Amino acid sequence: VADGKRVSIRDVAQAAGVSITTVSHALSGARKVAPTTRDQVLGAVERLGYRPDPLARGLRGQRSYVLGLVGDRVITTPHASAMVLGAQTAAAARGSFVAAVDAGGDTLIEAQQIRGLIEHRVDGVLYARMHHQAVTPPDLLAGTPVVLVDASTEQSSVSSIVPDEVGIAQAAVAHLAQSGHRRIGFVTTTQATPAVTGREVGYRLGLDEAGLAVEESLIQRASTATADSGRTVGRHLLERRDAPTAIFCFNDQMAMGIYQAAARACLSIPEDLSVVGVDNLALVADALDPGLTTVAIPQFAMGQWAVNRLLDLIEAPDTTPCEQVELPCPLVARGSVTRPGGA
Amino acid sequence: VADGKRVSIRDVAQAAGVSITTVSHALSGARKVAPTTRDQVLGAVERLGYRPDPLARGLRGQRSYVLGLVGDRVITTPHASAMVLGAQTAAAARGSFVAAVDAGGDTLIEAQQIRGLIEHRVDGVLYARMHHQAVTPPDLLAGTPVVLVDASTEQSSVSSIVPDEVGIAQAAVAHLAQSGHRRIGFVTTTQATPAVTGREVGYRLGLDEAGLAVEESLIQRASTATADSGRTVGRHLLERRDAPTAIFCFNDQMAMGIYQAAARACLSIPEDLSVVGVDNLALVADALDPGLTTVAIPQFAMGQWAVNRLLDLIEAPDTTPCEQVELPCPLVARGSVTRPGGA
DNA sequence: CTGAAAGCGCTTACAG
DNA sequence: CTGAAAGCGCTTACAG
Repeated sequence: VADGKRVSIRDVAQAAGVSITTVSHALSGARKVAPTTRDQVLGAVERLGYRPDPLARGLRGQRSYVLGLVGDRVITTPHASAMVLGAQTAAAARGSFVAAVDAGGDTLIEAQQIRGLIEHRVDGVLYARMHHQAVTPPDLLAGTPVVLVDASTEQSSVSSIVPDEVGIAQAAVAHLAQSGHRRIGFVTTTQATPAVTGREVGYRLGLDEAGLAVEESLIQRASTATADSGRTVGRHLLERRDAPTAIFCFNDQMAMGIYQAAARACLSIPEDLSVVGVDNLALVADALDPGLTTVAIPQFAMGQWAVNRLLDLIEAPDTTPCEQVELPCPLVARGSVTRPGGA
Repeated sequence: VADGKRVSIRDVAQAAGVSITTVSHALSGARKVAPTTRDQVLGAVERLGYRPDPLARGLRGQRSYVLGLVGDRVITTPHASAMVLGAQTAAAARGSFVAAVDAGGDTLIEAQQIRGLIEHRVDGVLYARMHHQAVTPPDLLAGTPVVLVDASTEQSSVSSIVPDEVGIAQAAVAHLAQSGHRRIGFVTTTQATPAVTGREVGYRLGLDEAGLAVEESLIQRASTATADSGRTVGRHLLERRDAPTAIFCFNDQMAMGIYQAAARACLSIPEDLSVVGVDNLALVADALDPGLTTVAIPQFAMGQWAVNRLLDLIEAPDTTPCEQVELPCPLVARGSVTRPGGA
C-alpha cells in the first residue's frame, strides 16, 4: 500500500477518467457530482488506496486538520491519560488529528511549544490543565480557536469543560452519610483553585443535605495536596478525642496520606475509618489496601467534548455557542467505606 | 506579530530587495550567498519575524519537520513523562517538532494512529513502550525511520535505547549490601520481558559481587507487577522464620505492596525491613512513608537520545550507525533503607 | 454537471 | 554570486 510513490489525486483522476477537480469534489462533497461519476471516483479511490495529502490540503485550504493539545504535565501525568485518548478518538472520528505537547509546567517552554503548534498551522488548540484551574489562555493563542479542558476562565468568550466540583463533594459526602457516618472530616488544601473551593462548597452542601451540621474543626487544610500533607493533617484529625469516622479527601494522594496516618494511629480502614478520595488514579486508588473508594474525573469524556466543541468552532465559528460545561463525576466504590464501627 | 496576514518569503524578498530564491538559500545555507546580501536577508527576516511555513516546506521538500511519538500508555502514564519532555526538547533544538500520540495499549487504535502520523508525513517515529519490552515495530512503519524507546528488538537494523536493566539491579543490591544486608529478597514477576530477566540477572550478579550466595527461595515471583502482587508475595517472604532484612522490588508499585505487607506483619520500614524499588514514580516513591529509595529510569535522557538518533537517521540515513544503547540508571536514596536491625 | 487554471508558500534544478 | 521558473498535491473560484 504505502509502497513506492504515494498515490496522488492525479492518479485517481486518471483511473476514474475524470478531472482532478471532480475527484476533489466527489471526495469533499463541496459541489454536486453525478452519482455515476461519483461511484467511479470512489471506486478508484478505494482501489488505489488514495488519501489526500494533508500538507497539500492544508497549504491550499488554510487548514491542517491537526489540533494541538497543550497541557501542564497533562500528557505526562496519569491524571489526564484518558483525556488525551478521548481527544484523539473524537478527532479521528471527524478526520482530524491531535498532536499533544507538554511543557512540564514551564511557562517558557509552553510558549515555545505553542509557537511550534501555531507555526505548524494547527487549526485550533485544546488548552488543558492538570486540575481544574482558573487560567487566562496565553496571548499567543489569541488568533487561534481554543477550548479549555479541566480549566476555566473569566473570559466568557471561550468554551471550557470542567468537572462538577461541587457535585463531586456532594456525591462523596452523600455516599458516606448513606453509610451511616455523622462525623465526616474534609482534608483539603489552602490553594485557591476552583477545584478546592468547589469541593468545599460541595462538602458543606452535602452535609446539609444529609441533615448534618458543619463542624469547622473537621475541615483540615494543608498547603499542598500531597500524600505527605494528607498524612500530617490526617494525624491531627485522627488524634482527637472526637475523631471523625470518615474522611473525604481532596484527592487520592491526600487519601493515601490518610491511610498512612490511620496506620500510625492503629486504625483500620474501613473498620475504624472510612475514606473517600477524588481522581481514581489507578496507580494509587487501586494500589491502596483496601482499594480506595473515590470519585472519578471523566477525563475521556472531557477530551471528547472539548475536541468536538473545538472542531465545531473551527468549522462554524459564528454559530457555535460558547459554553462553560460542568461534567458530573461518578463515584467508584472500592473497599474503603463501610458503616461506622465496621458493621 | 501573528496578526493579519502571515509574512511569507515573498515579503522578505521584497524587503531585502532580493529574489525569493536568495532568501531561501540565505536561510537554508544550501548554497553560498554573498555576506552582504545574507545580512540584508537575515535582517529582513528578523524585522518581519518571518518563519518559513512548514506546510509549504514539507510539500516541496518532502519533509514535514514533525516527528511522531507513539506509545502504549507512554504519554498517558507517569512513567514516561520526562521522556516526552526530553524528546520535545531535543527536537526543538534541531528545528523539529514532536507530535505525541497514544493508543492506550490498544493495537487497533495504535495502527490507526500510526496511519494518521504517516498520512501527516511525519519524518520519522519514536516507538516507545512503557517498560522495556521486546517488540517488533508494526509493518506500517516499514517505510519510515524509527527509533525504539524503552523497547528493544531482534531486528538489528533499528536503533533503540533502553535502561541498563542488569545495572539497575546491581546498583540496588550493592546499595543494600553496603548497608550491611546479607539476606536480600527479590520480588519480581513471571513476565518474560527484558526488564524482568535483566533485573534478575543483575540481582544475582549483585549478590555475587557482594560475596553473598543466592538463595532461590528469597526470589518471589507474581504474575503482575502491581501493588497487590507485591503485597501477596511480600507476605510469604516476611512470614518466614528467616525472613530477609531487605527486599529489592521489580518496581515502585510492588514496593508499595511490600510496605503494606510489612505493616500487616508489624514490621517497620526501614528499621525492620529495607526496601528498594525501581522507577522513581513521584506519585508513589515520594508518597510512601518513609519515602522509597529507588532506581530512577532516565526518561528524559532516553527521549533526548532517541530524537537525536532519529534526526540523524533522517538527515543522514547512510552514515548513521544503528545502535542498541543501554543507559545507566541512578539510585535515588530516600528513607527506606538503613542498616539491618535499624542501627 | 464538469474541467482548465490559478495559487497556497516554499525549494531546487536550470540558467546566466 | 543570483534569479526566473517549475512543481510539490491539493482546493476553489471561474467558465462553460
